[in-house]
Amino acid sequence: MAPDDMTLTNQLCFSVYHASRLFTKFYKQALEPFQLTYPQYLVLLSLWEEDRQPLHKLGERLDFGSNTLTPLLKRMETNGWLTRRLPATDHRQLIVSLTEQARDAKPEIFAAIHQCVAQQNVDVSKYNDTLAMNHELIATLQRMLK
Amino acid sequence: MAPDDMTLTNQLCFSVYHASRLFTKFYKQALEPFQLTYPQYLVLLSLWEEDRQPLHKLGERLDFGSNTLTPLLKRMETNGWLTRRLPATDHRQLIVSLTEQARDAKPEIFAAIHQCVAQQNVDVSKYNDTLAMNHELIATLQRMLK
DNA sequence: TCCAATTCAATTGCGTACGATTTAATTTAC
DNA sequence: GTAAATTAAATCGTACGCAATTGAATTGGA
Repeated sequence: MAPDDMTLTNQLCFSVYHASRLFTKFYKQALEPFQLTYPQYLVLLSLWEEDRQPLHKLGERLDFGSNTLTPLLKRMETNGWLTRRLPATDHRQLIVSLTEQARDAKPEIFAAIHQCVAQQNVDVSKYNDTLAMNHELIATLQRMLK
Repeated sequence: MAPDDMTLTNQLCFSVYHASRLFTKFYKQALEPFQLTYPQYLVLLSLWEEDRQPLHKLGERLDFGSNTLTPLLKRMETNGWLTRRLPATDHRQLIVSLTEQARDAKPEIFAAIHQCVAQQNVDVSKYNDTLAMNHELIATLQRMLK
């Protein structure tokens, strides 16, 4: 994973880390009007795909533990994005559901993001290549961590 | 930057974010014996390239502000990795220098990382392709944030 | 049935990240 | 030479991330 040249700019780890923080900064701008942070937006993305997920399933998709999700979801509940309730069948689980506000805001939020992106005329095929390479990288890292 | 398919797995931002957190987890394992965190290791990488940098230059390379670096560097000083001192010429600056311990540990630390990587026989040309793509991505993001 | 193992969410503690502000030192303009 | 502008580190407050532990609920085997 690390090349012989151990300079900062030649470290894949640093370039990924740097890009990730720039993405966070970018989304911060786009999401500011909605009082959403970037990790909170990821939770919405997952719930827009599938509503009413138990916390541990949400955590599985996002690779978050309850130590990260519990306080984050409480903040989102406070801000009216979702509800947290125990199902009658199993009191260990916590079902997370979108509110009306969250369902309604979806097109607005996507529009806000697209508008921020629009000026850059992104190359779609390059986007997909980069995405594919990142998926390979993730797979490699997951193998290494087993 | 965002494709029409707004699912989690098709979001470049999430794949970068996920990869970055996996890298952090990987380096946590490799760096544990040295009492170093991953951002602290990045500081060492920069100082191994060029010793005796003022805080703001270190921050420029790593894209960190003093709000992040000040406490991080204090922890590293406590653990014996570096010294922080005001130069006689300009008392606004803070010069960060490696300790003997940090210079000596360099080969050991690289060996530890390489050992963790070795089992995976990484494809060097793919490493470089991914690195190049990430650099392009970083450039795009920096343009978008200007 | 009943208790041991398992499954979950919550809690704790620490170290980032980062916007915003403050404080101190130096430089510049006049 | 001095006040204003600039530069730089530190401080403050909030929100992650995550290892480790706790505690409650459920399941499963004797």
